[in-house]
Amino acid sequence: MNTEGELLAVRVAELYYDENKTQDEIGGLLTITRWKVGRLLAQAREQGIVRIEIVHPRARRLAVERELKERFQLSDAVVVPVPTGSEDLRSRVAQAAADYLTGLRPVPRTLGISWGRTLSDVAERLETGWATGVTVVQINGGVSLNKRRGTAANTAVTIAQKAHGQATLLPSPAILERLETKRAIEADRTVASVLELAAGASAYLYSAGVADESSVLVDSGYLTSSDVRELVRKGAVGDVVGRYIDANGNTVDPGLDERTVGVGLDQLRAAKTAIFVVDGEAKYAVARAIVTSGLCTVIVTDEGTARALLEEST
Amino acid sequence: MNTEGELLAVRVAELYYDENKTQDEIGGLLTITRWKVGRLLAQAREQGIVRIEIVHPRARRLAVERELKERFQLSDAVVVPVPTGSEDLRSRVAQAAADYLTGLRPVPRTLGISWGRTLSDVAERLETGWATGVTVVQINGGVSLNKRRGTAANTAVTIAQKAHGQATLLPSPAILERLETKRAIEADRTVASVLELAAGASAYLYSAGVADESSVLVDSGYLTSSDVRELVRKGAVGDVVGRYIDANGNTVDPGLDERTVGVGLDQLRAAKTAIFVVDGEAKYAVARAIVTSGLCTVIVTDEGTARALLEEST
DNA sequence: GCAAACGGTGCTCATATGCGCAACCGGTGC
DNA sequence: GCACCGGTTGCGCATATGAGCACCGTTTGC
Repeated sequence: MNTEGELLAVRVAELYYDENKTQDEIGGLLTITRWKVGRLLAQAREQGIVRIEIVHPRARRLAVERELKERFQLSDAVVVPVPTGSEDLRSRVAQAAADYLTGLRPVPRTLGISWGRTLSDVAERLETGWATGVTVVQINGGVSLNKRRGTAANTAVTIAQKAHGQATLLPSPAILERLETKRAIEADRTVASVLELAAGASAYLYSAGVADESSVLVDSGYLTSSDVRELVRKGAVGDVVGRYIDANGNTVDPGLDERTVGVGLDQLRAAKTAIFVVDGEAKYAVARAIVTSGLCTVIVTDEGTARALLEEST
Repeated sequence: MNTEGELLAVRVAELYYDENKTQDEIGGLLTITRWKVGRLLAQAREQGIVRIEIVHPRARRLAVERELKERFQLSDAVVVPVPTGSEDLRSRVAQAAADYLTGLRPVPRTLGISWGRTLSDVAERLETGWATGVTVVQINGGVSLNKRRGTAANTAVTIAQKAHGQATLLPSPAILERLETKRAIEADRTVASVLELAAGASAYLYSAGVADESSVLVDSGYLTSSDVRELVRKGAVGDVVGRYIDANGNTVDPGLDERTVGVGLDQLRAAKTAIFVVDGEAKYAVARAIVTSGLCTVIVTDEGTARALLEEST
């Protein structure tokens, strides 16, 4: 039956899809009933003899998305079909995030965003007019020490401009050396009002960083290489809006966390819409921590990451 | 329209093929009429956004086959989708030929065959019981001088045995040195009766050789390397049942042809069913000569050869 | 040796889909 | 301003397709 039936299925599939004959015609041709033809066709699709794929840079993987949503109780998921390690993985995911943001309903009045390479990409790919009158607010401390000075601000401003809206920047370092300084800066009227705005955002959009020495936080001088090594030793898998988390999504170093300025993890968890954008193998671990611990309601990612999330949590 | 419409088509295609929703549902979902959904789907298939492929070792390329049939007035064509240069190209084509032969209707009472590596492969791949009571007859002179003695006979015998039929061998050299000898041997009762049987075969199955020094005819000592070089100089592209033809399918050397024993080219051209099996880049030229000059009614080949035939004759 | 269970088959019927046509829309030339 | 035209849209209707069901030959278990 195996080879024989398969062979028949192949012939049927060829006639149906390549020659687009009707099932009835095929039945006549091969002297089988049209119902059998239908069944062979179904079988062929199940067995993968017939492969239907949608080839388009903006195509998605709906089946995987559905699984992600179910498994992690997300309100939405976007999975871009890109071979892992592909060159344009980053940009394709960013594009998808931009598309998602554009289609997001209701349109957020205020959008809280983090910063980083990924977010900057998203900002670039948004079309002018993607929305109207959105206020964009930074949800974690800036990059005053960053080599690529202005990137963080640029991201927020670009997103806001393209929505004909306003950007509100968070004028504060990401992490302060002393707790008192952090308290003081938070008390400052300017900073406080931004944080308040951020806390009340109708949606958040953020990415995550890997816990290693290449982190922007190290680059920017907020942490040293040994700081990070220590964090990793304590179980850190990556950072979300500047806060290091372990595999369970918990804060790794409470003291450090206390000195970090911006929206807290609990605030993210309570958010109605928190869109998390990730791509690439390096971030599998952080991504898992984030989705399993309820830090996001929406994930936008590549196929490899999605598959990793689904497999490893089985 | 381009990007915008395409994007819509992608979404529709995703919902239809990945999620298998009905066109109507999709219409409701995206607030477009179901007719538009249908049209977008059609468009997506045309534009190649939706790619449906049949993945199976025995799958065929029906669109190409249709073109071949039309272009060269063939009664049938079988094209196996194998990447050119692939390892199992030979065996896949042979398999296809075996399948074709098995499915051939009406089942030939007598089948005329040539011999060679390809035909031997086909014989091997035929299943026992592929037909019943078929008489297999050789249509060109044997390989008495061949190193692989018995191959030619084996092919015929195998094919016949697997059809529970009889093999009739042609007990004669392929090419004789003197015309008189050829005449004499043809006049011999045994040989004459075989040739008669061959002439009346209800179908022919043959392959072709390349016109170069690696030919079996050289190997077997019927021709010398310099003979072949001379033939090539005169325009030979390859041989069919031992007879060298040029790009137009004409005999290259009438004198030589006269001394060749077996079914003639005109007899092949007049045949109701002449199945030609070829594969590989080396044989593109012969293959073209054969199909363009009406030497076969059916071609069984690989995708590369098929494409070459179609392109070069444009 | 027999009945139950099962996988596969053909069929009915509701539903989904494609074809052809008429209406419509935006641009073009007179 | 008006008739024209190519291309798109909506629709009626014939047709193709899939779900559910009854049936039948074969295997399985007692």
